Amino acid sequence: MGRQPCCEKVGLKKGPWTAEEDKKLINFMLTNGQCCWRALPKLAGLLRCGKSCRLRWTNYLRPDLKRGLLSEFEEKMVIDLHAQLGNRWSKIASHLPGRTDNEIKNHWNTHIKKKLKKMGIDPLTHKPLPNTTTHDSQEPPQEPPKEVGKNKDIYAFQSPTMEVQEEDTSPMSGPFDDSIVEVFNGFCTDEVPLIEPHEINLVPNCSVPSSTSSCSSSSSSCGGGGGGGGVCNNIVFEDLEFPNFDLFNNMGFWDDIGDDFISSSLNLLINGGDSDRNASVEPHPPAPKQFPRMVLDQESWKVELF
DNA sequence: AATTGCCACAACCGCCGTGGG
DNA sequence: CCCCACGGCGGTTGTGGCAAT
Repeated sequence: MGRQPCCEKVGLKKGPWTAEEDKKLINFMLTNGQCCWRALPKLAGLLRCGKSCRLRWTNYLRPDLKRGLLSEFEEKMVIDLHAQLGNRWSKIASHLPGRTDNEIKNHWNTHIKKKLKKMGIDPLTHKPLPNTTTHDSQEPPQEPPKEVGKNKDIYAFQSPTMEVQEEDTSPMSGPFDDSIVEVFNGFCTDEVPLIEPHEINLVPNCSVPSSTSSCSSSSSSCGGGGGGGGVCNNIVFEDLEFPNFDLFNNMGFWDDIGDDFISSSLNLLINGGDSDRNASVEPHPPAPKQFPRMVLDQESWKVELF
């Protein structure tokens, strides 16, 4: 017997997601909300395992994600939190709204680790590295404090004084005060280009295999799907309902937003930010290897969050 | 201009915790 | 209490882009 694999390995697609797949996933999430990940691929007409869908959504497609490099402040927080929590990226991420554990983990491995080493700090222990003579850099390691277990003041910045409780530190109720929230509200300079909502139009997924009983569970919004050979022209999201999309509802993202706005923003997700290059966006560019990194300015999504 | 090496990041893999039957 | 399915997490890998040669 044994446990059934989370997904049938056969016939499942792997590797980078295409724009088409992203559309399907976004459409499904918008119409059905987050439901059983295992069943999602079938319902959404995706040849992916549920796990892959979940990851794609949480790490990349979720509209509340902040994109772009971590700001200096966020970086400092990551370091501080890492000193207290270790490699518990999800916990760390929970303190950084709009950031994912994967993103933080990658950033840590590629940027912060090096930075710390350069500063003469062991990124694992947050203690000063043993005095190596191999300091290649011009800048000598900073004098590490004597007390390094708690790494307060160990870095060249003033980190937010925070003690991380093991449990129940929800993202926004954490140790941060308003001033910090304010920082979050802003974006680092290298952040994404702003896209005007009107630049976008959304083409939902319609290529759900007609064979599947897609979306049978609910929505009529998939109704057009598959019908008559999979050609699906510009059914816009105004026609879609957004039931049970708790994520958005809870965050207040969709309050007071017209459906046009939603459509626009979603299309930004789907088509990327180069809509001006591609004024009349052809939904299916010739064989996109990978959907270009979707960059989304928070402004596009945020509606009176604060 | 072509090739090679490095870097950054998206995605995958496997394990673990949890809840339901 | 046990088994199983599921979701989540952290580590690792694969791949595309860029810089150096």
